Parts: sequence; structure tokens; C-alpha cells
Amino acid sequence: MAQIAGNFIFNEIEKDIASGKYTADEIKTRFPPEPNGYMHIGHAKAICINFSVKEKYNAKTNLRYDDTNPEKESSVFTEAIQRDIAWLGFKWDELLYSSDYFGRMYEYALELIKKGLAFVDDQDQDTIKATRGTLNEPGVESPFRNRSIEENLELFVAMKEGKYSPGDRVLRLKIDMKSPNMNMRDPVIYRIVNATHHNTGDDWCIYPMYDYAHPIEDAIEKITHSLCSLEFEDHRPLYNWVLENLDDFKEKHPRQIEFARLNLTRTITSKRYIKQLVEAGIVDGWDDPRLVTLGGLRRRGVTPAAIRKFMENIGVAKSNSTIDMQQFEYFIREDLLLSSVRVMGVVEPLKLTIENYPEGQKEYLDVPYRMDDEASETRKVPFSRNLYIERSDFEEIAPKKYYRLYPGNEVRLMGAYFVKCTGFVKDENGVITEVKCTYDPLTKSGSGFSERKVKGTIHWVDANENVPVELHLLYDLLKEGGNSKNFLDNINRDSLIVKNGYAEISVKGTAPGERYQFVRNGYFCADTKYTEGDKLVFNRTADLKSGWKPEK
RNA sequence: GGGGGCAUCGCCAAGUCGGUAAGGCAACGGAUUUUGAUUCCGUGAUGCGUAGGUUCGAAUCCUGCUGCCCCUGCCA
Repeated sequence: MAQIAGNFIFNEIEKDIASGKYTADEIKTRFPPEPNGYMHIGHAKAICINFSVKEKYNAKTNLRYDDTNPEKESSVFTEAIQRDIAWLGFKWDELLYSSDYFGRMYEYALELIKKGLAFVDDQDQDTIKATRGTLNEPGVESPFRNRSIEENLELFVAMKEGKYSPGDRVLRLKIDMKSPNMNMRDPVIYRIVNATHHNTGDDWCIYPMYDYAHPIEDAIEKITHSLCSLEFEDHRPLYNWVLENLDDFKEKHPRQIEFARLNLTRTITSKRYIKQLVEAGIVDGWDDPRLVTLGGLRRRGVTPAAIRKFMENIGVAKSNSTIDMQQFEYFIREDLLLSSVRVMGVVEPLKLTIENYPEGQKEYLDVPYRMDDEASETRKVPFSRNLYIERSDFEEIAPKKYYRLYPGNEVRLMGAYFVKCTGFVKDENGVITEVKCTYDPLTKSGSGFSERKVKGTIHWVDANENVPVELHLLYDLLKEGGNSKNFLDNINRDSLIVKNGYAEISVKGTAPGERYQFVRNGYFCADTKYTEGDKLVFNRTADLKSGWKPEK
């Protein structure tokens, strides 16, 4: 395996090992998603970070669902999450649910109550909110803060037994209403919720809050490094407080370390916004190939290897940053360059007639999959008088430095012959409908012909023996420069361009999910939703970079 | 009028004890090329938010200032 690049988290882990805080063989991380939605590229960063610790230190990494809010969670998401992690190529050591610890969490709450560190508050939500204070003013203590341990115990048990309704009472930690850290102002740690939980069913009607549950989950699993995103930095004192006040964990407990989450230019990662797109029918689901959800990327044809290399390359740090989408695209192309088969496909067909190639004649050329590799395998590609070429490979009046076809110019048809443009046909609207040319039999590909050279090489497809393909060209979902308050106004309505083209016959029978490089057009992946039987639909995963700029 | 973070090339990002600014993406040259792809060479900070200070020497230490992000859910 390739050397894993360093980052500040690895440095901290190594310091902890050096200082004896944790031994090398007990290093353990966890990826703790809440099963309340589909994962996207941002989650992939967190997954890669946690599992990279496993790989680098030969450690353990658990997949643990942070399922403490039954109103938002569902098992359709637990399954989707497992699929996505497995797709990325990671194997968790244990698959766990924080809801499996509800019993222990309840016992620990009892312990805190007995220690006088937690109390049942009868105030309603609005009152609690109003007495929390502000960033600049301290909060005020609840009038119920000092009730007896016995009464707290009795009330909390009653909460658990369903004697009250949601909102009636909560369990709060007794920390400090004057703390400058809002999280420490007697945070609520248990609330009453009447909802069926995806894992525990109707066993519970009280549910722990994240700030209380998370440190306990980590500690129970003996996680050493609890890696999370920056916004939890303010929660770290509370994370530590909970563990330091519980007998089971006060001696030794996990360490929380925060890192900056991933932002990518030109993309939408907000769950709320993606949902809007799905519901408005702008995209065809959570796995629409234009989305950076893991399902969307998979359907688009992006490989797990590309995602992982990208994540490793961008590093891990604490500064808020936005990575240029081009950097991600670079790794997509890099991975596809050698892994995908190269064939010819025409996106926007234009007829090419070879006037001196006998009508009715046809030959099958042996074309190497890789023109740049002499050892490349070949496939048979039919060639005849009537072909299709790319519309953009012909110009009636050539711009400067245009190497493609225009009247009088000669180019190479990849894997075939040199061809010289002799004319073209326009319809009544001035649209070019056909290009005419002659070919030179001496220039056959592979013959070693070297009498003259040609600047351009273009791809082509036989006009009779081919396979029709529907090509989905995918562009940014966000309009450039759009910053209307109304999200939908910022959406690029041309993010999906559908083209009906032709691919060489070897593409026939392509299975959903299979990839090609359609030479000069980019990397394509057969869509898993629309490809069916003879109907081939391809998503363009990425185009090819081009150094050619028409205008000067 | 609080607290917690972050500031190194257009975008990311190394820089662990102060010793004289890695790497990637992008961009721009040029070479090779039956993909204007790939590959290959070459080009970037006298400078590390800013102003001072300590030091033979500071991105790294000290002080002041500035900018940006996060925090007042019975969400995670």
C-alpha cells in the first residue's frame, strides 16, 4: 500500500502514543453517522480520515450509528450508509448502534443524579431557552435545580416509565449557568420522545442527547480518538466533563479531535437543498449523477479509488477551506486514464462521405484500444464509405490553428486512413448536413506510411454498423455567479444535456455501470437506472482536458 | 460586552526542538504524441494576515492589532 500522507491528526495520535496516553495497539476510531439521510462527498472525507487511522496504525475502526433521535432516523439510511462505505472500500471492525447502549446510558444518568450532577427540570422548552442567557450575559439557574437527589431519581424514573408527555420534563446536567461556553450552561441530556425507534422500537420514551450520548458511546467502545468536525470544538469541554464524572471512564477516556469539513466549489452538499432539488424534480433522485452524494458519484462513474486519492491529497487541517472542483476532477481522470477501455463514440454526429471509397465495400480494421501502446490489444471496427464524425471536427471556415477538417485540409481518421475534405452540403437553413472527402489507401493505420504528416486526428463511427447511444453530458447544478436568496433561482437549468450519438459496434451489449473512454470526448459510464437491454445510456463522468482554445 | 477556532503562492497544504519556505491542483511556456488527452521538461512566495519585540538567526518564541469561521436545538 502507498505511504499515507501525514496530517495533524496523525501527529497528535503519535504524540499520545509517545506520551503513553494510549498504547499503539489500542488505537481505535469510529465513523458515527446519524442514519437520517444519504451520504455525500463531505461524509467521504470523514470516512477516509477515520479509516486512514485504521490503515496507518493497523488499528480498529467501528461503524456506529448515532441514532439518538427516532423522529429523524430510519433503517433505509443505515443500509444505504453501509453500502456506501463498502463501496469506498472500507471494512469496519464492528457495526454498532448507539441505541444499543440506551440501557447503560440510562444507568449512567442515574449515577450522575446520585452524584448531584444532574436534575430533572420541569420548565418548558421556551423557559429553558429564555433563561439560558446570551453570548454576553449569563443564564439563570432553573428553580428546580436544587431539588433533592431522591426527588430527581423518582422523577427521572417516572420519565422513563412514560408517566409524562414530551416537553413536560427533561434531565439536565448541573454544570454552570454562567459559563461563557453555552454548552456548559446546564445542558439538557434527556428528553421525552414518543416515536418508534428504528432499532429499539418502543422500548424507550426518553432519549439521550448527542452531547451526553456521544462521549459514552465512544468510551464504551474504547475509542481512543474521536474525530469530528470543527463545529464540535465548543462541545469538547462537555464531552470531557461527562466522562470525567462517570466512574467507569474518569481514569481513561477517548480524546476528541476536530478537523475542518470538506467544501467543494460548484457543488451542493446541504441536505436541505438537495432535498429541494429532488422534490422539485430537477434531479431524478438522491443518486442523480449531477449530485455529489456518494450514490450520485457512483452512478456518474466516479471510482472509489479516485475519491480516496483525492481525500488523501487534500490533507486534513483545521482551517476552513474550499477545494476547487478541478482538483477532484483531476483525480477522477487520473484514475480512469488507465482503467477504462478506449473506444470511439460520436456525440454530435455529422455525415462524412468518402467519395473514392467504393459503395457497398466494407472492411474491418484492427484498431488498438490504446494507440499509444504497441502491445495494446485490438478490436475490429467496421469502416466504409459512409461514416459519422463529430460535428465540431468540421468547420467551413477554419479558425486559426484549427487542425481538424475544413475544405482542402487532410486529417487522420483514428485507426483508419488519411482523409481530405473535398466539400460539404448545407440544407436550406444553412446547416451543414454532410461533409465530403477522399481517402488515401496508402495511409492505412499501422502501415508505417510516413510520406506526409497530418496535424489532426479525429474519431469516427461507421454510419451503418454502429450502436446508438444516449449520452448525458453533466454540468454544474449551480448557475455561475448566481446568488439569489431563492435557492432554486440559482440552479442551472442546463445541467443535463442529452445527446443522441453513435458508438462503435464493440460497445454493443454494455452492462450498466461499465465504463469507457470515448476518445476525445471523455469518460463515460453506462447509467444504472436508464440502461436497459438495447438502450444504452451513458453519463459523462468527466471530460478530457483540452489545451485547445478556439479564439486568440 | 463572552467563549472557542483559523490566518503560509489563484485553490488546497507541509513546515514537531527557532537555522534560513515541501508537495498537489490551477495557470503559463516548450518537447513528444494516430486522443489539441496522457507523458516529459521548465516557470512561481527575499515571503509566511499586520505592527513591533527577543535572537547571530523567526513562518516558527513574545506583545499589540486586523480579518474570517463556529457557539444562545428538548438536532447531530
